[in-house]
Order: sequence, then C-alpha cells, then structure tokens
Amino acid sequence: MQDAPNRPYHHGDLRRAVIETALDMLREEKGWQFTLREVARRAGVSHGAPYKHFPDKAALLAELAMIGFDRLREQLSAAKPKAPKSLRDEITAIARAYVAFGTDNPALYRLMYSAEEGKAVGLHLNERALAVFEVLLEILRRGQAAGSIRKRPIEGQAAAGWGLIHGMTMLAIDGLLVSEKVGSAPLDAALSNLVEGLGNGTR
Amino acid sequence: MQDAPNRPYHHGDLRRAVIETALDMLREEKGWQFTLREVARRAGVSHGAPYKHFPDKAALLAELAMIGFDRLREQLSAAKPKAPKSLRDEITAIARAYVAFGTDNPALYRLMYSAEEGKAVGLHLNERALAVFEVLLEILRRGQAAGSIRKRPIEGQAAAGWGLIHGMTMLAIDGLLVSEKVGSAPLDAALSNLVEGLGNGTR
DNA sequence: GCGCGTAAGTAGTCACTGTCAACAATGTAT
DNA sequence: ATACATTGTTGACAGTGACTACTTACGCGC
Repeated sequence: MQDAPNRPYHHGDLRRAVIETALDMLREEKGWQFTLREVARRAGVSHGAPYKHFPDKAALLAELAMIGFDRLREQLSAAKPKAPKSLRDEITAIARAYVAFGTDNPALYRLMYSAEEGKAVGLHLNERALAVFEVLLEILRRGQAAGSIRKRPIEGQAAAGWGLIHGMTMLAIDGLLVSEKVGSAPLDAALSNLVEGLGNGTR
Repeated sequence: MQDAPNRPYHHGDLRRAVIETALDMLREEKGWQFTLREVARRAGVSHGAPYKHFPDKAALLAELAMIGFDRLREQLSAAKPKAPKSLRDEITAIARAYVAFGTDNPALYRLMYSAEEGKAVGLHLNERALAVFEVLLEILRRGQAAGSIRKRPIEGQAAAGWGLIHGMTMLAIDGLLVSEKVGSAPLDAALSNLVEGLGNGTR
C-alpha cells in the first residue's frame, strides 16, 4: 500500500501498478465494472494520473484482456499432459483447464470476450489471442494425422470445440450449471459428447 | 413520439412505455449500458418517473431479460419444423433459430446471460427461462425414445447441447466467428459434430 | 355531483463517474 | 545551469443512478 506520506512525486512504474491494481480488482469483484478513479485511489495516485499511461479506460481494459490471453495460454500449456494415454484424455485435460481458468478469473474472462462489443474481433485476431486458439488446432491436427479424429475441415472441428468450451465456461461463470438443469457432471458429459462427435468411431 | 406539448400529466401506461423504450434502445445500441435517464427522456417523462414503476435499474433489466426468454421460446417454437425428416433436421432448425435470436438481439441476449452477475441463476431457474430449456429437453427425450439418440443421462446431453449453442451464439454475437479461425460455416460444422456425438451411430 | 386520498410525475439534490485542461514537480540532455 | 519532456496533481465539466420533497390529477366512495 502507499501509506508513506512522503511518497515520491513520481510513482516510478505507475503503468504496471495500474495494471496490477486493476487485475486485483477484477479478481475480487465480480464485474469488470470497476472505476478508473478507484484504481488510481488504490494505487495511491491522483485520479488523473492513469491518463498519462492509458488514453482512456477502454485502453486499459484492452491491455488487461491481452494479459488474460497470455495467462490462459500458459495455463493450457501447463495442463497439457506429458504422456497422454489418448487424445481424449488430452482434450479433456485442456478443456478442464480452460474452464477452470474461466471460473477462477470470471471477470477477466468476461472482459476478454466483451471489451467494447464489436472491437472484440480485433482483440481475438491478435497474435496473443490466436496463440490460445493454436493450442486447440494443434491437438486436432495431431488427432487427424493419427487417425483418431475424423478427417474433416479442421476449422469446423475447431468451431465445435471452441464453441462448446467457451459456452460451458460462460455457463459455469454465471453459475448456471445447476444440477436441476444439467445434472451433476455437466462438463464431463459435454466433453464426452464432443470427443465422440470428433472421433472416428473407434472408441 | 411525445411531441405534443399538451401531453397529459399522467402518462397512462408508463411502465409499459419504459419497457418498450428500453427494448428499443437495446435493439439499436449494442450494449445494455443505456442510461435510465435517457429512457425517461425518450419516453417523454422526467428522470425520476421510472422509479415509480421499478425500484432501480436492475429491476428493469431483469424484466427485460424475462421478456427476452419469452421471445426466445416463441421463436424456437415457431422454428420447430412441422414434419421433420430426421431428428438432426429438427435440432439443426432449432439451433439455427436460437443463434439467430442472439445475433438479431445481441444486447438483449447478453442481458439474459448477464443481469447482475451472480443473480443470473435466479433468472434462469425462473419458469419463463426454464420453458426455453424445455424445448431442448423435449427433443432429446423424443430422440432417446425413438432410438436415434444414445441412451445416456439426458441432463448430460442437455449440457452438451446448451453449452455448444450458447457458446456459438456468444461467439456469433461478438463477431468472433471469422473464417480465419473457424472456416466459412462454423455453425453447421459445430452442429454436425454435436449431432454425431449425440447420435447412436446410425447416421 | 363532489371531495379527497393517493398513485403518478416533477424538480432538485447528492455522491460519483470518465475525461480534459491547466499547473507543478521531477528527471534529463545539452 | 538551463531548457524541455515526462509524469503526477488539481480542479472543472457534463452526465449518471439514486433519493427526497413537492405537485398534480385520477378515480373511488359518499
């Protein structure tokens, strides 16, 4: 915290501090509807200071979203099993990690898929976001080569995988996966269905 | 509009007018981040008037979300083919209608899955929201009975279907289904995959 | 008919927001 | 040393959601 009253006039690394503080607020609060002024307040700086580092609030949000993609990719890479018994195990592991990222960082995940409704395309065509998508594509490519995944246009299979996982993540974040509607293990069931749809019949 | 300067003191049906106006604003703008004051302005009443009908903005948003579920259910019912050639056709038709609802009413759809982040559960366990879910369940039940869908816990299959369709809808709304990532007909491909996963092998 | 309670609308206010321009402090290159 | 660019501060502005006190006029019981 910035208790020291004789804090120096120049923060030193305010840009990073603003980002860190904003990430903290995303973590503890639910919505990404935090105020820029409170970020400044927490960072121990005047309400106008952040504008020296970000042209506006949207720019900060975009930056946060990018960081989100980086972290998601890292988390997926870390979850990839070293010696997977089957492609199914691999897909399951990755998918679980993906959903876990969403439920662990709900506000951040929402932000990654919201930022400026319409400008989101730009974000997701960015190299850092595409890197996440590449994890999925790589698995599908390998599966097709190994013959355990139907030989179909890979983009379509990617659509099915991305759509399902993103959807399950959003539902999980919103707390909508209640057993009254989707049973006790919805993610497992959905993943089974996905894998069986992708598979070539040799289960 | 309310051009008449000698507009009566009492609006007559302000509650409905507020809802209609808010729906209009959802339709034309993208975000559900409209201001209550502008709703009042457009309805031709003072900025405090809506508070006589809604305790706060969140209450209005919740009401709008409910209307969204009603309309979605209607649209799905209308899209259900009278004499479907196969269950696959039926599922495809319903799913297309669902996604179309989302892309036609992006802000409203977002609202239905956002409203008060965390209070969403309550919304979705409401009778009017469950009615939408029931459309999906009914198809699955019928498919299992007819033998064209694998005999598995229906909740899990519902999870797979809901997750995929919701995910595709969200991606479509955000404009993220660009051909660079998911090819030219992502929805068709994803639905094929879903149906094949659900199916019992007799394709 | 008629009074009047009360639902419905108004106006003003409060604390707060994002953004901006003017100003001050600091570091840096010449 | 001195000019300058960077970074932070302060104060302002319009606009927001929410609350309050006030006013209007609808409609009910007599």
